[in-house]
Amino acid sequence: MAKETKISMAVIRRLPKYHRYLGELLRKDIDRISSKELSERIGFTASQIRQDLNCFGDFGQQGYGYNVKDLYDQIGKILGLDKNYKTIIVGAGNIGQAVANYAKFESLGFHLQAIFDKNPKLIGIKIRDIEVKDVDCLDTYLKENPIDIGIICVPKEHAQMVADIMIKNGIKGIWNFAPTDLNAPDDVIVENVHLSESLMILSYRLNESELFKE
Amino acid sequence: MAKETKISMAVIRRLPKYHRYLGELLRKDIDRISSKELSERIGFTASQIRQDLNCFGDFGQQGYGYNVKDLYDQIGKILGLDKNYKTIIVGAGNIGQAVANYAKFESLGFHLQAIFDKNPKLIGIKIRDIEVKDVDCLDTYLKENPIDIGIICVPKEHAQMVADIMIKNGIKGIWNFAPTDLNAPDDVIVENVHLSESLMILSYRLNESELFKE
DNA sequence: TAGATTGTTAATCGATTAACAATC
DNA sequence: TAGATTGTTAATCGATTAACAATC
Repeated sequence: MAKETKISMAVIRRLPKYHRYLGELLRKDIDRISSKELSERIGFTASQIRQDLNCFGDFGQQGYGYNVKDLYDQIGKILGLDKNYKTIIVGAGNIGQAVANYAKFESLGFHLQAIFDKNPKLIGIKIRDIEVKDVDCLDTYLKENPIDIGIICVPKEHAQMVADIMIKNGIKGIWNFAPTDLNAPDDVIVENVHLSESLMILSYRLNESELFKE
Repeated sequence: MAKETKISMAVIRRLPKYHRYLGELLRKDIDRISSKELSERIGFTASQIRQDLNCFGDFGQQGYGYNVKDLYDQIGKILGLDKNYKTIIVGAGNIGQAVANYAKFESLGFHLQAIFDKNPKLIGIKIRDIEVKDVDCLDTYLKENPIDIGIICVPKEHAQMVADIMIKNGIKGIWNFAPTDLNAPDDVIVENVHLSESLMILSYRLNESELFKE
């Protein structure tokens, strides 16, 4: 199925959007779609859609288009959504709790195993039936329980330290909400969610367009 | 200061990172930096850094480099961080509360004026001394209180409806946390934070690298 | 002045769009 | 079969990198 050439990040970033739109079509009981129709809904050019999908295989059929269910499943597979991942959250503050309670999370195959914090007020409380553990136990916990993905929701000052413990214990991916860049070896994937960067871009665009006058 | 040509999105997306790294240098009392040194820290090429900065003006000095404080301030200004924005949050669930409590928020000039929800259990509670109002009052509230930025933290089913009320009442920017694309006229800036897309990209990269074996 | 480093132009690389033959 | 639409190649467009003259 997969072709040999390396897929560009530009393509990868569009995959979740394809997945989301195809999911919507599926719920609307639409069972086939052409690149042209999809283009009109999703806002990419039809040419780009065909080009993107062809990175991964021949999913379409000339004269017909794409089967929605098939394509949805294929893209889900490409994204690794057919797998299950054991995850932990470190940092049970606002963002940590929001992520823990984020419903879609489980349905995508990410299974929350444990939550850690260093605040005594948070240690022991339950979030989604999971008791918050002392972060001092993180290292020991990881040694006993292999975890795939670590989610970092601690302040930036402690983020690298937490990452180091995760990396040392064989974590494969880090979802980082701390507003800092983490050092990690090439075989550990780091994906950042930098909220303040997103907010700054909103602010920039607001001013650029001269819509905003104080 | 500003040049005439339209700045590409690729450049804009890098601005917050420049701002962050320059802020760190500033805190370390480093007062000058060359594109080469910055390149080593930030991970962009020196050439790209000079190219990027030159979109906005001549901030550097041949033979010297860039003044950290000056450049930090200039980029802050370009990003519109010297302004103040009146904001509201609609949706006081986990993400809404996390955003409301997000400390950096205020320091960047985003001032939270009100929070809305439709859940009777949430209406009336206080978050950061702000009482959660009934979302039914949103339209009236906006008519009486001009707001610059609306933050949408409601489920995707209600996101467009909330956006429409905001747009009708002259909101200029929307920071959208709902996992859906919003329809908005060109003069309303929409910036999305799609957490599940970020998670899917992590998942993709994990599988691509073949690091993940179930 | 000599050395350093920018600003900027030109060269390269990569991503998007257009076009169309292949084929269902 | 005729019409539709893909897969794919070629053309265009844009972004990044390299090079170097300008200049502090």
